[in-house]
Amino acid sequence: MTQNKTIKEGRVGAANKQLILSAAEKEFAKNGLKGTRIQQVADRAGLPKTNVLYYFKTKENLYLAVLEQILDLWNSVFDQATSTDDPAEVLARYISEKMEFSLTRPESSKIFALEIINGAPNLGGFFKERHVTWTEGRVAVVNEWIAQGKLKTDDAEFLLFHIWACCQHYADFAAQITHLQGKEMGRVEYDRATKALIGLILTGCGLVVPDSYK
Amino acid sequence: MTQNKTIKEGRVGAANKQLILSAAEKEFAKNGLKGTRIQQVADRAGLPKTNVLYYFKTKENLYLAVLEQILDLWNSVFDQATSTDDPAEVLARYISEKMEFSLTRPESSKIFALEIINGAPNLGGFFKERHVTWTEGRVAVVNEWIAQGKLKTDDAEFLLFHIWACCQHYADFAAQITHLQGKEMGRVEYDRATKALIGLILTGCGLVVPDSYK
DNA sequence: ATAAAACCTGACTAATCGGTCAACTTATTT
DNA sequence: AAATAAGTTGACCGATTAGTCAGGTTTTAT
Repeated sequence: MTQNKTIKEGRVGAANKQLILSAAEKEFAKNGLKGTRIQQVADRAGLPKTNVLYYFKTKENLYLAVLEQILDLWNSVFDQATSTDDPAEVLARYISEKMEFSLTRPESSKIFALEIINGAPNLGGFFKERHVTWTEGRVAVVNEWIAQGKLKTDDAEFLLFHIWACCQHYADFAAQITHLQGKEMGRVEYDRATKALIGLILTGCGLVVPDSYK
Repeated sequence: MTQNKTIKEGRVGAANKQLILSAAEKEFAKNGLKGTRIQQVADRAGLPKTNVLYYFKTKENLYLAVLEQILDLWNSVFDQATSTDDPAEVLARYISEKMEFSLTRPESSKIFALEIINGAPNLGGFFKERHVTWTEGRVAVVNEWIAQGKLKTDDAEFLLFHIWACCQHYADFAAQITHLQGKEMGRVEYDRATKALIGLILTGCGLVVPDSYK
């Protein structure tokens, strides 16, 4: 017999759960937690509202499930980097990954942004702790690079912020960018933006852009 | 007799209108349009709910008034810059201005961010047109700088996006930054962040940071 | 002074929406 | 096959909340 988290368990209905989560992610990204109606999620999933409630009990619950699924994607090549690695390679790769995330999962990025703008009331202490630890570790690596004369920047933490800001901007502010450019950014435009960003950040840190990212 | 926009006019109550707008800005920044209750705005302004409705008729109306007030602040030193100006000076100044805006008007930045994330459903065509024109003009200036060999970047428009992204990040993601740094960013930390960002962007464009921004 | 306009607000309403419930069907176990 | 659990859904309810209204007070114009 399979274990269950709280009271009930899922068998075939697990597919429905994923269907609902996917629909909810799109709605929450567009309208936020408060602005999203359970009915909208149900309509998008092609199910009656009551069925959504059957699986997730409350709207808050559904939102938390969506959020949790998003935070599970928060891994990157930077996680395991050490000061013996080449900063140009690591940073270029890290930026590429985050840009790829903005291209393929814009709704995830938007939900995270909405959550932070609202003061992160639903981000559990567990995620926050892990995030602090992760950041401290990365800052330490960058500082070692600086000490080794491999990289120049005023502040390692601010550098991380600036990378996050630029990459997330392409997902969160896509509406603005689309309007300014007259069309949506596709794979081609994302590749150009990624190259431009890698060039800016790496050059800004006194690094040479690896040929594979030019 | 003074003219009025729709039907009525404001006299002494103009002070109240501003009081309400200020309270509404804070609430909308924290909870968004859908998530904000008129009662919350009224409470913050120290007025009965009906009084808020008296001045602004509907919640949407109030939101639009807040938004309009925010967009009126969208001016900068970059507006009048030409290709004969020094790009290092202009960009450093522009970044400083935008960072100052994030420090002093974080709620404004957040409301704008929420609006864009939601697909900009309330940004009138007038603002959008103006914004496109402004951006095209600035891109042209940067491209002239590039042609003159004063500045290096892959794409002028992406450069603007990256500047916006970084500066707005300090307002919009303040909750995250506060958590990672263990305390809120004050004037001192903003000055350090501004210098780090100016260094990154200008160096990234092959410019030398002016002494006054070091 | 007085008329008119602007301003103020408690009481109320209509509509929305999250969530419950009970009856039902389908799947699984033994 | 029969018992039990999981899944499905229409009908309904209570709470919330945007917005109305009517009757008042204060301010301003003349």
